[in-house]
Amino acid sequence: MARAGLTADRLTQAAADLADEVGFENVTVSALARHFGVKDASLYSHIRNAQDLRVRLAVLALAELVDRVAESIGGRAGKDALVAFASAYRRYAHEHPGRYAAMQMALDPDTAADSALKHADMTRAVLRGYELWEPELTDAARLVHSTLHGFVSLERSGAFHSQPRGVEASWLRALDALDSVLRAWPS
Amino acid sequence: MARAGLTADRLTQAAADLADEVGFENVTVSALARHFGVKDASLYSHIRNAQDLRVRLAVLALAELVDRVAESIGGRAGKDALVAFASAYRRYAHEHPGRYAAMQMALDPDTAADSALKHADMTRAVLRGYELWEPELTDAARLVHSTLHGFVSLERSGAFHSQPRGVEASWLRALDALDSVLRAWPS
DNA sequence: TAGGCTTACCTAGAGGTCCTAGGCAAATTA
DNA sequence: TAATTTGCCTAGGACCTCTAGGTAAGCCTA
Repeated sequence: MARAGLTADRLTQAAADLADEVGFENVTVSALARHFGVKDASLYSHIRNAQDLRVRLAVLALAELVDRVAESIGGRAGKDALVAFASAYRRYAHEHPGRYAAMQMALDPDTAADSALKHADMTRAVLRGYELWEPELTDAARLVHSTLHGFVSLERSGAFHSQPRGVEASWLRALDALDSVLRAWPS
Repeated sequence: MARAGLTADRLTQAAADLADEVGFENVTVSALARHFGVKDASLYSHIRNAQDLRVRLAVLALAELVDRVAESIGGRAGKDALVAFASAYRRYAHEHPGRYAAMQMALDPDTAADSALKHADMTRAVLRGYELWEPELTDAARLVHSTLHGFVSLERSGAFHSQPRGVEASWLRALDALDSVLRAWPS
């Protein structure tokens, strides 16, 4: 019988698409095997176990996000760069909810090291226009990252639905606030 | 044979403790039944299904968090209130990682309505010292909530580990930044 | 305090997911 | 073409979810 041509990368890609379709928590080895028309056991030649699959998915998503965001920043600086960064970040989360959920997994330091460094570099690039130096630069980067992740995450979990105020307006205000606090960073 | 005296509330409490011990994703009907020394099927007289159990757990955690935070604010106002609020929020997340994880579940609006309103009221109470009015008050509340949740969530997932800068210092800086942006809210 | 009612908990079992061990056959290399 | 590698298989055990239907513990009433 013909082989399906599975590889760890193809499995991870398919798992990512599956996550966006049915939710990260519903990405199972069985569902993935069904998608390729093979038996569950066949996947264990390519991935160590279900957790390994999820970690690969998280790493894929982190890399994708960094690429998208880095591209959208382009040559911008200051608030332009901040808004481009934030918009790309939020758009990725909305277009790829399953991938975004995967990114929130706690990864062990070794696995995450590469992505985390790229992510940190990227955030630093955005802040280049704001005249910040270490260690305040790290503090500011963490604040920006926290605000974006927090907003997007709460937005997706429905925490903002209880108020009539439009979410888009609050988002723009949050970016204004971030910009002003970065310009006048208390030192 | 003696009865275990199960009720939905006792199950939810035990599930919350279990979540803090072994992680929210490992809270299963089976594990909970083992904890009470009964068979899995017995729990289904008290809860509809596993998802129902998780939702009850999330609602419990939300209510607990609101209580803790409200108490810690006491009669404070302005930055004192903000710091008390933020510290209580973060402490709860650290002391109750399983409960905190449960809170991040997307709840349908009806289920979450009560908790969400209390949560919103509480955030508004913190902002009382800052001379903010609707609709900016909602924008500010969402920003504060986003920043706190984002920081705590990233901290727990290890996203800050790649930098040598102490997390505590960044946290204090974030609170300074929030305070200053609330005092000079761009209107 | 004996009867009946409610319900807490049970057994049995079906279906799903995760994963290992061991086997065969397709693809690759010598 | 023979030897090796490896992709996918069957079989099966362990655990989780949930339903149907039964037994007995505890409560209420007479």
